[in-house]
Amino acid sequence: MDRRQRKTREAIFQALTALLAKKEFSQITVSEIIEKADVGRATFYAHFETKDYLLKELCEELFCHIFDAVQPDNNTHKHIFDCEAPDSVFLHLAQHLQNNDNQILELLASPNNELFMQYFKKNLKRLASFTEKKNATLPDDFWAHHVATTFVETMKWWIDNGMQESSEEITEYFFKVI
Amino acid sequence: MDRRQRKTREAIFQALTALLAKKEFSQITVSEIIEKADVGRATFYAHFETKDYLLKELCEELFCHIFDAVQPDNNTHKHIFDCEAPDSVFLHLAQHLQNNDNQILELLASPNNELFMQYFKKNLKRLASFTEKKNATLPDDFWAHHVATTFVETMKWWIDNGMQESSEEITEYFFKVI
DNA sequence: ATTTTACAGTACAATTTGTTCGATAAAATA
DNA sequence: TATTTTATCGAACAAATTGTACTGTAAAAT
Repeated sequence: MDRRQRKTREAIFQALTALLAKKEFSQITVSEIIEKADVGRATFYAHFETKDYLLKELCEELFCHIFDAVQPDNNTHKHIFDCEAPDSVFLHLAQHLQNNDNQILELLASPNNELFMQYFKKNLKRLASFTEKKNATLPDDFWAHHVATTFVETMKWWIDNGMQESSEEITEYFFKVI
Repeated sequence: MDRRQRKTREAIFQALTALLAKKEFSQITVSEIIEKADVGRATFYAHFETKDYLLKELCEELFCHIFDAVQPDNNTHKHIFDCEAPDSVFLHLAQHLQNNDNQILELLASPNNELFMQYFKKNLKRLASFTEKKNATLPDDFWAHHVATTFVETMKWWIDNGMQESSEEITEYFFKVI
């Protein structure tokens, strides 16, 4: 990808991230975004079909960073499913949040976090296999849904309450209710 | 309240409900709403400050109907906290949903159900006292949050999967994971 | 050195929003 | 019943927003 394109794309992402921390997505206009990103109007629409698609791509980029594998020769951040013992994956995720990688924290705490939560949950469903179903009669899919939503909501509670607990403590809360 | 006002308000609520079943809230315009409701533009704005406030009031009305008490001499629907044994309140709620009172079901299943879920959770937090905290060391507020979100997400899973389970079964699932 | 691509800047039509106003009909009041 | 009050309609309107089109320019690729 062209360096100019990368810079433009990143500037727009950062502008939206900054705006999202302060106001609801529906209240943010394209004009505000391009002003903050300092790019032309036509440039914005050359990158993103609409404001909605921009948000979608931002989400995908953010959660790819946390959940997906990076190149094998890049050791800065191994795949989350490989580099940790299964039962500490949740702790690892909580630590990621605490470090506020890519400002995900601000976005999850922002007034309109529904879409971020949605992506978070979607990616977490894969993690259900690392937990033990507490009742064999429950459908697998129901259990996966339950584990994912419980973890996400635990993180949300943590954030909304000012993250006073350590990442170890909050992970313990999670395992206690699961 | 004036009969004309009531009719207008109801027409607007019904128009929005119908539109929400088909498209996202952000894609719905005031012009569409007033056309479907068959009311004048000025009338709409006499009732609701903005489209957002309309949605908010719709939510409040819907969940008041399910959660709040009605007049004591009106026996059609007693207060949900009084008319049931504590541990069957959740079953009662599931049955409410199954009967699709006030089209809440369609709204919870609609593409943009976040706001409805939010109201649902908010009201459910009071119900946490009807459950037994499974670990004494957990903060009360964390437990209440967990019970509310687990119930709401259970209902969501139920709806998204076509409500194949009976209300008794799904309530059982809920109690098994709680 | 030449061609291709991305961008800025401007202008623009089409929508949408929220307001204003006078006329009309329904409701409340006397 | 007669009068007053209120809600609505319909139309017009300014302001804001959206998404597109175009030209000139600078950066990147060839």
